[in-house]
Amino acid sequence: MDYKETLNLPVTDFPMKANLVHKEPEVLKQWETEDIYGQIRKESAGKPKYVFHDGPPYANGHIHMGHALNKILKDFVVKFQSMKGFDATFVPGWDCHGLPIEHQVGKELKKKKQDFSKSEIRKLCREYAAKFVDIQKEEFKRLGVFASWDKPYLTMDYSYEATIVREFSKFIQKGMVYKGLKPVHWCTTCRTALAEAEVEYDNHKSPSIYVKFPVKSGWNNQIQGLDDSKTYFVIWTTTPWTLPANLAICLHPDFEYTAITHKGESWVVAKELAPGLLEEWDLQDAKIQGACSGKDLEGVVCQHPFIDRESPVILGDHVTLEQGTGCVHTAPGHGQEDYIVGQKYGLDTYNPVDDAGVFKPIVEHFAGQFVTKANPDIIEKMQADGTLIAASEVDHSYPHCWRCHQPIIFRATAQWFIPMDKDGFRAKALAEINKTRWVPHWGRERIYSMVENRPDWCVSRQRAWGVPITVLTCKKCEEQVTSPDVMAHIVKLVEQNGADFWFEKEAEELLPGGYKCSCGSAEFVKEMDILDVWFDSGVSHAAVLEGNPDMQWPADLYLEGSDQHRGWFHSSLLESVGTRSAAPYKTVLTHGYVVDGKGKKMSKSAGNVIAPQKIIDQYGAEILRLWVASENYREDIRISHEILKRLTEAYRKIRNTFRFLLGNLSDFDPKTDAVPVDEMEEIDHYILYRFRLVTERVLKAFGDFEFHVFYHSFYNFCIVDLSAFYLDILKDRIYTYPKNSRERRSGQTAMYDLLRGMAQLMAPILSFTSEEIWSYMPGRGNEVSSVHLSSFPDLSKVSFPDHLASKWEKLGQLKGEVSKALELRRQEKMIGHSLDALVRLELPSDLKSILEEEQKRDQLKYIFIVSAVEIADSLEKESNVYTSEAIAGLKISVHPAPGSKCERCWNYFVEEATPEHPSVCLRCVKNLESAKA
RNA sequence: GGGCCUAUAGCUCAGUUGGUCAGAGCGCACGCCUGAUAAGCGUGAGGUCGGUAGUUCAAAUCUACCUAGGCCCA
Repeated sequence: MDYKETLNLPVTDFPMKANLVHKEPEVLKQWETEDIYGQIRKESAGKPKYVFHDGPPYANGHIHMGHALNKILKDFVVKFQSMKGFDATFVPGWDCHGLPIEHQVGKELKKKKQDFSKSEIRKLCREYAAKFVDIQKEEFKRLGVFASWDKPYLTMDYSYEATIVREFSKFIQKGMVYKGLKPVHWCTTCRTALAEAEVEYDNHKSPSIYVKFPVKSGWNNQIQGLDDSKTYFVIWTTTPWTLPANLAICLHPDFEYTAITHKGESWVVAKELAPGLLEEWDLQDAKIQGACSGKDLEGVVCQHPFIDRESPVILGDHVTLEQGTGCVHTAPGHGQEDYIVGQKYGLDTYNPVDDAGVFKPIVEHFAGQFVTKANPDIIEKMQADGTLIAASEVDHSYPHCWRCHQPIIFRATAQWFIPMDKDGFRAKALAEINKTRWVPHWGRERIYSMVENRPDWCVSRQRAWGVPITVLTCKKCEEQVTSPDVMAHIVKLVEQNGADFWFEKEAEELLPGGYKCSCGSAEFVKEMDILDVWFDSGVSHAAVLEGNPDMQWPADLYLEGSDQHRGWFHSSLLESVGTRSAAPYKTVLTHGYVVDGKGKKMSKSAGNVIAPQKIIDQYGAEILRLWVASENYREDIRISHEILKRLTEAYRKIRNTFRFLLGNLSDFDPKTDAVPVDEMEEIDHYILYRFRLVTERVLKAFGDFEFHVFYHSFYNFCIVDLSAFYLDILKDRIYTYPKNSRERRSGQTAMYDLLRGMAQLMAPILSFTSEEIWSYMPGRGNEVSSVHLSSFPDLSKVSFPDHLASKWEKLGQLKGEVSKALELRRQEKMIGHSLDALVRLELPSDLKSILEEEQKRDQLKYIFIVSAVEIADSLEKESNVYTSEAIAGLKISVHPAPGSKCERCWNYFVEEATPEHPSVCLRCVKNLESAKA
């Protein structure tokens, strides 16, 4: 007789091989046809809200690993909250305006660009953005992310553009928008401002000059013994043409400054640089005097070398000792750092250069000259005046216009600003930062110091693709229009016609009929600049959270990469504090950047870029999701083929565990076959208790956004608790007991609860596989159609007495020690399979009482998976005894199991067999008979 | 150059307020099984905690510096 036929071996169609690459699109299709996300939304109605707000990626190019990481994490959160019983919606968004798209469109048009009007270019930009929104949308969907993909928010939607205008008008009405000057890159040939991205760096020959500024006042003998009437501060510059705009000399507060005395004059320079300068200037008889620190010199006032103007000595941390003299010529109208330090000292952002790069008439000596052409004249004049110490030339990297390739200049131009320190704006923003939960906590420090130190927010850009700064100014009295009615009128026009309207209409057409300025004039000038795109995305909280019944303001969570402390978190905070006096979020979570296997950033030039599309095609999106869950994303997270290979193996192990559960549940109907927990075999009860612990740990980790805790806990549970311990022990019972026996049904009930609960627990992470498992689950006819529509298992009823839990823990530990003893005999070829063995134990007293109890029920041998266990008082007389290191007082001896091997259950038996089944043990005979009955 | 952050076995992670020989799983090696089978089980070998110098009776855990790396600025 073939006794194998009488066993209940696993049967299932659930494939061992996942074939994710082919399977996932099918699951996606099923989700779409059944509108699972829509069903979740419907089911959520009336539940407490969890408001997650999606930050908009830029609608340009295909998604990269950073996008994938970000959206998958968001999906984890939303799916978790949803299964936990919250109304959690995911409205995805895209950032559509801005320079990169305008550039791409310009590139495609090439030279024809000149023939296109602003409106036509804007139209092309809109089409371009729409195209990439669609592309990225499909790529995001492929990751298995559940979201309102058919109702996203786009910053170029008319309604969104109207929100931008409405929000900005709030700043205008509060008087929180002012026009000021700020240096920008400026091409004098194209007569246009350039963004950083439009600047190319190339080598260029410039003059290199040292100029002395005589001390006028404030000298208090900081450096001993100098004659202040003959003391000078020496600056170095490569742009002599910026000297007419010099307003200060900047020193580093912590550097030491000394004076070089030469022919009766004293020249103040940084001490560290003095020897080098002596050499460079070839001064034979000069001497270096004493020293003082930079901060001692603050307040000294010098005289401009050729203009009747004072130039005070100020302090700034940006001063370096790499080049020059440590005394920096400061022209706030011609340099970024000069501008910032100038603001601190209340200096004018003075710019005496016009659009064409020509000195304005106000400039003494050089009016009407093109700036770089004036360089030699300026040098010559100073030479003649005796204020020049040395002049030469340098070859250095210098910014050029990307279009005409001519050298560009830095030049202050009129820009619009939101002031940081008016009406306590900055202080309020800082206070709101402190009210927000930052995860990880150091996010607070990061954004706090940024907001604390940032200059006023420059919100204007001289570009085409964006939302206009809707400022109208009276032609006659130059008064800004701030009327709320006018603002509302403009918002309405934008809502109906889009922001293009502003550019297409005359100023007067943008106003309500008959509107006049308080001065009586009806003629206005409209602003042509557009808004910084950070303002666009900064109002998303207003556009998306408010007015949507699925949402509420503020959001519970913003979740983006750590670059957004400077970006979206920052602009959203300022916008929201400016208009609502509160942060738009309660919690802000950041993740690190995706780097390669060695921790280096991915770049085209390094050739180490891994594209998500490739991973999906090779491994499947599920592996990508598992990768996100496996790594601690708070730091930079690595990806490599080795890592993916490991994850694929881990995935296979998890999958096989489910396949085994499913295989052993093929004849199980939870409705009719389930055994109540208190009637279960103790080990079945125990494993459910273990699962309860894992579930609690995982759900807490999900709530704390610690997804890698899920990965490790869940995976370890599959391997250690299930595969190596419980399921290995359970096989004997499931296979050999009659189908409908309580013993077998008890084990099946535990396996069913595990199957169902584990599928739910992993659903936010392994969304595809959990769904696949769900469709194979016994009793699925009584379940919701998708695992994602279910709620996490409630295991609160699975209680287990502490003393039993500790007993099973000890049994588990003991099983490990038995394995060690068995392994020794296995190496000696005494045994092969563990069932070939009889194990004799000498036990410490505490263990002994526990084991004897277990032995009475004859369960020990099944736990150890050996054919016989004997408890001895002493193993002293035996040889080859294994002495445990882990458990004091434990000794184990291993012997060949006596009797013969049961052909059916493979356990050795010593009792007399029955005539009908001569090669089968009595337990099996009993089971065979009751199975027949 | 500045701000914030990171650095534990080949890989991914644990290591509570500094205090028993630094842990897990995978991978690897060796072996078993052939009734989860392109599966399953067992045993074993791998780190002195990026480096240096300190604080301390005692440091992976605190401090400083250095190195490598990341984000944001300049």
